[in-house]
Amino acid sequence: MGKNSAFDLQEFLPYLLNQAAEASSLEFQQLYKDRYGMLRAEWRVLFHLGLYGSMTAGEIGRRAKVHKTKISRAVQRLADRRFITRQKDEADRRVEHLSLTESGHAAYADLSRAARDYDAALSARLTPAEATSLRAMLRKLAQA
Amino acid sequence: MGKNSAFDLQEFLPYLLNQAAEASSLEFQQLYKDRYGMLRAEWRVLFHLGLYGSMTAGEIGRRAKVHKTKISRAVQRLADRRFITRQKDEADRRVEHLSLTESGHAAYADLSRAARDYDAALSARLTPAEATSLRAMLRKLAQA
DNA sequence: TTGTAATAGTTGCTTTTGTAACTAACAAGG
DNA sequence: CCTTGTTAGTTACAAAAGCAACTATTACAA
Repeated sequence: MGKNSAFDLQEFLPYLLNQAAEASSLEFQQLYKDRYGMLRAEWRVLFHLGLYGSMTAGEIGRRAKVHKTKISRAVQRLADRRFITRQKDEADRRVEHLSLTESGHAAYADLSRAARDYDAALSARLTPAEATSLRAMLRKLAQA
Repeated sequence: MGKNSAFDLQEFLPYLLNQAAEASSLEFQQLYKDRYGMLRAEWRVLFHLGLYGSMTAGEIGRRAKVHKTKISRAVQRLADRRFITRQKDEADRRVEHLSLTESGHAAYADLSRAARDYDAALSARLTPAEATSLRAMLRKLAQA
């Protein structure tokens, strides 16, 4: 952060993190927005289901650290567009098990491929060792 | 990003960047929100003015990569609350030169001190070498 | 000139987010 | 059984962000 006196915005970690996060998100966002009209919360729900199989809204929210109202609305839109199905739990009828439909799987397959490519392109700006250490550092910082 | 087959969300750079950025922003956001009732865009305008002196709305927007409507509204709220003043340029009467009032300077001094402390606390989770390389990498990734 | 394009900044309208209150279902002690 | 508390998810309303159209001013070239 420079000297003891002047504050330098260009060195401020939250600022740098935001710039990098925004730049990389915005670019990737075009993909799921253009191809499937999805919002970021929807994309995250889709990816969690594609990755971990059936989950409840609450589980997704906790894991992705997304508020439940965002999840709720994302789930509704995804269900409306037949990307996912909701199945009431018989034992505890408050919870719903979510899973991908066929077209949900197709969208997930397509987007996860794109994500892998995009991640590779981003990582290519760094050495492999840097990329590894960057991920580790980001995980540390995320546990605020 | 692992093998050629499975996609791992926990390794996806945009995801990690977002988690880290959100965690660090939210925490710091409490400060300027609680103390001065500021939004993020307002805080950014304030900081740019505190740091670089008088600037126009457009200059701030370009440098911070924030859309001009956001800046315009942030400037309005800051001016309403007497944190900044607007001075029309005599040569080109489309542009306004913004600068901090006395209380704007006071808020900036207070918040920049807090920012420095917060940044130090964040950086302390890393080694000095790591912190340096992290900043360099984030700058690279921000140039999407 | 004057007509066309460009730039700074603002405003109006729509979409998205955030917050809090709400419904419905379960849990557990008395 | 009741009452109280908790959890899952939804909804209503307010705050904020995004987008496009708009005003005012300057630039510049025919």
